[in-house]
Amino acid sequence: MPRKADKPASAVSLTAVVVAVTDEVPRVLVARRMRHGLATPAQQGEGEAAMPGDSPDTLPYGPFDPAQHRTLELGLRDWVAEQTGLELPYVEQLYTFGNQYRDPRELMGEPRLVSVAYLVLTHETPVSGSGEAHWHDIYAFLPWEDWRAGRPAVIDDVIRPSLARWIDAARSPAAKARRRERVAISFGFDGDGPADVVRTLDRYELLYEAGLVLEALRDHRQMALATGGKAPRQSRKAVETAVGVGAPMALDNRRILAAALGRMRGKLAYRPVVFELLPPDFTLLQLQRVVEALTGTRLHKQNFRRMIQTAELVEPVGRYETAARGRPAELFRFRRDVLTERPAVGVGLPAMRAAE
Amino acid sequence: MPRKADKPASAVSLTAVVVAVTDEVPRVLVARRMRHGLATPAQQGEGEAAMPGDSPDTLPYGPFDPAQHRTLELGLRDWVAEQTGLELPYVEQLYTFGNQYRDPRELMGEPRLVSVAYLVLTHETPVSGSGEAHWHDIYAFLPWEDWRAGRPAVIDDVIRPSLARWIDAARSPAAKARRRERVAISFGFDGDGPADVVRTLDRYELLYEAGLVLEALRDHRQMALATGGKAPRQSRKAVETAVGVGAPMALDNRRILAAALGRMRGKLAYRPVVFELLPPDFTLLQLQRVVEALTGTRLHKQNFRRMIQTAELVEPVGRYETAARGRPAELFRFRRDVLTERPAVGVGLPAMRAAE
DNA sequence: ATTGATATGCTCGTGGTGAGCATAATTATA
DNA sequence: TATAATTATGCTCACCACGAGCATATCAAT
Repeated sequence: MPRKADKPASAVSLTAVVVAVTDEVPRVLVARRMRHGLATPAQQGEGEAAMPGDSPDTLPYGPFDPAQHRTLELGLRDWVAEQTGLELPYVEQLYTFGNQYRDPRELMGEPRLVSVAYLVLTHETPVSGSGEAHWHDIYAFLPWEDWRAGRPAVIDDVIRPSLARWIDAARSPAAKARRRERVAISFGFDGDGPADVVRTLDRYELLYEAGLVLEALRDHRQMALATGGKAPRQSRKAVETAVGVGAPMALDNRRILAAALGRMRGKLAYRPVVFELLPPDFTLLQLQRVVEALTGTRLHKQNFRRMIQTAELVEPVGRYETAARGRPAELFRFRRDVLTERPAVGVGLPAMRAAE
Repeated sequence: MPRKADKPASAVSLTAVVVAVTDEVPRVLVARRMRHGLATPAQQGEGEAAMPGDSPDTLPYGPFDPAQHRTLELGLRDWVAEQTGLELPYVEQLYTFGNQYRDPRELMGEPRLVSVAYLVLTHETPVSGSGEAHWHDIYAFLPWEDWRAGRPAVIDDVIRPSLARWIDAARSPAAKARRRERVAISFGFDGDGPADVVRTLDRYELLYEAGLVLEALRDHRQMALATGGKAPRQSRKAVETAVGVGAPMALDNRRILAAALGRMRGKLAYRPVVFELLPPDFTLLQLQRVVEALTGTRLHKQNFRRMIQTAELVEPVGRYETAARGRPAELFRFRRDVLTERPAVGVGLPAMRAAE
């Protein structure tokens, strides 16, 4: 299987982070094994090696075939539709990942797999399509990101003490200070409220470097295997303390997921993307729950409603929710006109527009 | 030169949008010819064909070599340094472009060139390095984006009437409405103030589709040449009316530039990136001018100063600007601490943090 | 009828922001 | 030397968005 000669040095693949929110749980579409024409990857040694239990979850992905698709996005849409039956979801390019050893097969002479990741928003549907995909709670992979029920337990139990040790383990006082600063920036210091909810990627990468996610251990072993033990010193010690916060994913997929979550959170604030995740008609509380699920925080109900309504993002359908516990809630729908009306719904440089 | 067999179907390259602001003019680094190991591209027929005058400007780019670089960003940093002498600039991934016929060489059997674009912020320096690069006013390529001196002339003279014709030329009433909506979203309707300054990519893509930029004409001919005249009907008529707003660039480089400008503008509002473009010490007016240059609008002076100071983004150096016309201005420097202190400087979902 | 639960309306205080007036400290010029 | 021109800087005022909380409406279950 390992071929060396005349193979390209890099190849482009597409990875999809397909997100839906149901029952106040944000979910992502994952598969147990890799599919779509690509062989099952070297499972990094299965029994002997990294992952506890079975093979880790994988984001759906596939190769980009220029012969077939005019653009990257069309290519992605095509096989997302094929694999999941989803037809017209919201699609947005996320980031392109090209790190060394993204894929262990690179060690066997395969080309470097550069992957263009896309964020796809949709409603949760029974997964039809060809894949063995299923929906999985995003916070199972990133448990430190969900503050809806107060500070997540993992933070006090594992992350905080481990990061403290990691900071102390720095070689020089300067390095120590740098590490402390990084922790402060990504997780916040006081610890009352959630840190900047958008900094999801910073947090994941910090945990990776500090050896708190199993992927770090796995990659470290891979690299050692590849280079004959000459893995970077820095990570070595950290990795030995690996405790494994959150469920691991294949390759760098958890990093991609973290990036996707951050992007969504950021976008929520200034573009009406939530509605892609909701049914056509919804109550304001449903809307709020979806936002909360994504941001991982609780919101003040009345103020949330006021904000939505003064922004004229929705219009009443005229009907009311049937069968619930309390007073029935009015149903609303998204006003698509807002896209034309307002510039951007809340960008806002200092004092734009006036002349000097 | 055209090779067909056993060549990869796609290859990864890196493109840099290197930006600096000097004398209130935002500039981008361009080269007249393509370089870095890649042959000069088929200049689409030179005399007979599209571009008036000499070959169009090109963003610096180069192939991504996985054998040499661990990550995409390291690869980019490496040859940006090599070509320009810039060492430690701010680098941020922008977008990945993989459209068909990005590069005319694709017609000759070369692989599809998927290009990962990066935004690089720096000070303008005499270009050392190996390239024949030079700095070029960004608004020469995107003249409709600069509203600092009021509404740009191109808009009234060319864009507005042409887009009106383009809307009218739609085949069905529904299509007409869609076109009208797109114009409204990207350029705004009233036309008093500048439209959403962040929507630069929307605007460029609209102008492209409406055939108002020469690249549309060029690509159309390429495609016709490739498919034997079976270019999509839609673009055909539009393209015949091509008038050529703004200076064209090679390949899809102008699209990339538009994306970069939009990204910068967006980021200005919530991350202190301006300072990457400024010398260590600066006056508040200089700072304001740089922001204005990027956003393409004028700002209210007093409010801008107030905003900067209440955000504690800067601290006084203790010296004053020497030799100017009016009262000398105090010099400030960027407070790097803000990166640690505040969560994000202005994200802000509705009513985060409170419980229900 | 009462209770519990949810939806919805309203108010109050605070802070950010748009807009503009006023003053200070220089250089250029009459 | 006085005056104008120019730029920097300070301050105010009105308005609006937003955080926080109180109050009321409307339903189901008991």
